[in-house]
Amino acid sequence: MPASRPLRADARRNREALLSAAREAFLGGDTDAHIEVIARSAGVAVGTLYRHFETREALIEEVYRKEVDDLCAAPAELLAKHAPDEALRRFLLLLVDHAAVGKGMSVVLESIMATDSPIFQTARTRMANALTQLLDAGIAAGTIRDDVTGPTLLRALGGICGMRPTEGWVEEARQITALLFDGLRRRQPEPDNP
Amino acid sequence: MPASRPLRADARRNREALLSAAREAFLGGDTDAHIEVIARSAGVAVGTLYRHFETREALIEEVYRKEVDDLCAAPAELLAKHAPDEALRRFLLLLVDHAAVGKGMSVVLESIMATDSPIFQTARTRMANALTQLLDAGIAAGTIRDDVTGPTLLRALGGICGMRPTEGWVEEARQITALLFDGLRRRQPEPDNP
DNA sequence: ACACAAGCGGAACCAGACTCACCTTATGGA
DNA sequence: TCCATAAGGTGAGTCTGGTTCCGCTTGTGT
Repeated sequence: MPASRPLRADARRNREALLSAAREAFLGGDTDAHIEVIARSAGVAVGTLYRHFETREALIEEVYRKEVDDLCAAPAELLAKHAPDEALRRFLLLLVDHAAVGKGMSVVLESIMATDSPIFQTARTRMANALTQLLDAGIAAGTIRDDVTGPTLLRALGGICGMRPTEGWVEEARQITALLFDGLRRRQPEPDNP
Repeated sequence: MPASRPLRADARRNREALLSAAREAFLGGDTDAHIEVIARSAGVAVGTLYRHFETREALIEEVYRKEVDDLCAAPAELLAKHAPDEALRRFLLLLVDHAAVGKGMSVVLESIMATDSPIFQTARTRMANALTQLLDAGIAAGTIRDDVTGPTLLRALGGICGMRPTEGWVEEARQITALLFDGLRRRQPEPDNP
C-alpha cells in the first residue's frame, strides 16, 4: 500500500486548507474548537474533513506532528554545538520558549502526555527518545546523573509545559525547568541507598 | 443565607449516596464516568443529581475537596515533627504515594492544575499555600533555595502526579520527585546570573 | 391528620462529534 | 476532445452524553 495514487489535486488542496485552519485554531489556543467551525473556515463541509482525518483527535495529532518534528530535531543540533549538559539545559529552555511563543506548544506537550489514545503514542515515544539522547550524552560525559530516563523526564516536562498559559507563567516555567536541571546534574559520587 | 433549612432527611441521604458513588467512580480511575451511571448507582435519577450539584464538574470538585483537605493538613503536621527540608521531602513523597494508592490523587492534582474553571481555583490556591508553608520554613532555615514559590512548585507537582497511572509509573514519580527535591535544596552561595 | 414546600423522576432538549447515501468533478485513456 | 468512472465532497441525520423542566411524591411542622 505505497501511496497507491497521488491524491487528487483538489483533495490535496482541501487537506492543506483543513490542516492550516486547524493549526490556526489549535495552536492559537482554542483547544476545543468545534469541528464544524474548522471545516467551515477551511471552506469545506464536515464530511470532507472526515474523509481526510479519521477523527477529531487525528486531526489534532497531525497538526502537532510538525511541531514535534521540529522539537525532535533539536537535540542532535544542540549536541553538535554544546557540551551535553549545556545542550540539555538549552533544550529544556527551548521547550519553555516554544510554549511561550503562544504557539500552543504547551497544548502539544500536554496532549501528548495526557491522552491515552494510541495516536499520541508515537509522538510520546519520539519525544522520549530525543530526551534520552541528551541524557545519555550527559551520562557518558559524567555530568548528568544516570538514574533518570527519557520517559521520566518527559513526564516532568509534560507537567511543566502543560501549565495553562496564564499571567506570568513563563517565569514559573523557567524556574521549574532550572530546578529540574539542577536536580539532573551530577553533584557528587552519589550515595547508594535511595 | 446561612443554612436556611437543615436539608430534609432523605435529601441528605441522597446527597451522601451521590457523593459516595461519585467518589467510587472518580477516585477509582474512571475519570469520565457518565453522570447517568453515577446517579443510577446512587439509586437516584439524574434530576436529583442536578438538584444537589450545579453541574458535573461541581460534583467532581466536591468529591476532591476532601482529598485536598487531607493533603493541606499534612504540612503543618510534618513541620511539627521534622526539619523543614525533611518535611518538604516527605510531603512530596506523600503526594506520590497518595496517588499511588490508586485513590486517584493523580486525577485530583491533574484536574486542579488543568482546569480553568473557577471551581478548582480555591483548591489550587489552598494547595499552593500548603507548599508555600513548607518552602518558607525551609527558606527560613536556609536549607531550601529561596527563588521558588508555592504556585510554581504546585505546577511541577501537577505535572508529576498528573501522569497517567501506567505500568511502573510510581517509580517514575518517585524519581522525578527526588530530582525536584534535589533541585530545591540549597547547595552553595548561589551564583547570581541565571 | 393536613398543607405544602422540599425533593424526586425521567422524558425532552441541546450540543457537538461522527456517518452515509447521494451528488459532483478531476483525470486518464480512446 | 470527450467520456467513463472512481475519487472526492456534501450536509442532513444519527448517536452520545450533559442539562433542564415540570408534574408527581413525600417529609415535616402544626
